Amino acid sequence: MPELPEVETIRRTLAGHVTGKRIIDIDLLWPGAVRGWQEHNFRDIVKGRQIEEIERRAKYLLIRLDQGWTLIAHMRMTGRLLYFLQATPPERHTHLIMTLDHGHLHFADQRKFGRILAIPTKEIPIWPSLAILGPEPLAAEFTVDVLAERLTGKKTNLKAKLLDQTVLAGLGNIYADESMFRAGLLPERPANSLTSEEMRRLHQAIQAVLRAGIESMGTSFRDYRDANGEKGSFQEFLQVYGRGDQPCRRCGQHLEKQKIAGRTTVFCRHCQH
DNA sequence: CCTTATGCCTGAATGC
DNA sequence: TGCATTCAGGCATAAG
Repeated sequence: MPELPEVETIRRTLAGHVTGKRIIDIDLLWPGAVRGWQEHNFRDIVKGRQIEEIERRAKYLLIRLDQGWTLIAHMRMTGRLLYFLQATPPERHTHLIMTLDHGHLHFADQRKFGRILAIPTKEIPIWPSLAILGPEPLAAEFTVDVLAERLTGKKTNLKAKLLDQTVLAGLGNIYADESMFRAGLLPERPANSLTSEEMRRLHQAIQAVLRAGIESMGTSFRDYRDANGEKGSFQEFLQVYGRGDQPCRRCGQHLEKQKIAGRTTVFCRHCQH
């Protein structure tokens, strides 16, 4: 499920292929992929536009077009943005095909949760889903003090806060669990109970896990692929996610699996406190 | 402020 | 083996 490292990898693998290319045709196989009023206008808005730049904000891809339009793409669970140099028969669950003046961009999504919206660029800063996002965890501005400030007074469990995109933006279930394991912190800990030493470890762990995830081109636990259709390899390095009831790689004890904050959460009670 | 539930989806895994 | 149920989960939204 594309989280920050996966979306960043899609951005990087896509940028070289499509930056500067022009969208010459749109084939909308499932109108729900662009949703609402856009179903009627998406084609008119996007056809003929040139792709100027691809940015990322949290788990969102921002595809800047000319003439004041931006595509906001979110993969949610199973979305894929795939680039093909040659015209290629669409794989199953392909909902949108953008024919470029050089190559083809397919949006496919088995679960149909993902979306691509066309938004006027000037409205991007006030677009609600983006405006509420907390800091980028890999930005220089995201210091340990910023993290501490955003967790003060929050007696909710740590897992819920790490998944809360308004606290910090980009973690999902995989990297939240991996971060807490690396920091040696139990997911059920009240977020305001961390000592400054623990806060420092958490901050360090979040950044290290995300950087390692990007380094590995993301986690292909099941569906995720980059823009070239390639799997990432971070699944080989997961310590806890998807390993419930298996032995801890660090201490050998049984990893616990529990629903916390509504999500399956895996942790080691021996290594995390 | 907070938490929990629901809907959106399909396919893999599990239960009987 | 086959059919039915559960589970996976990001995020918007509603309800408690």
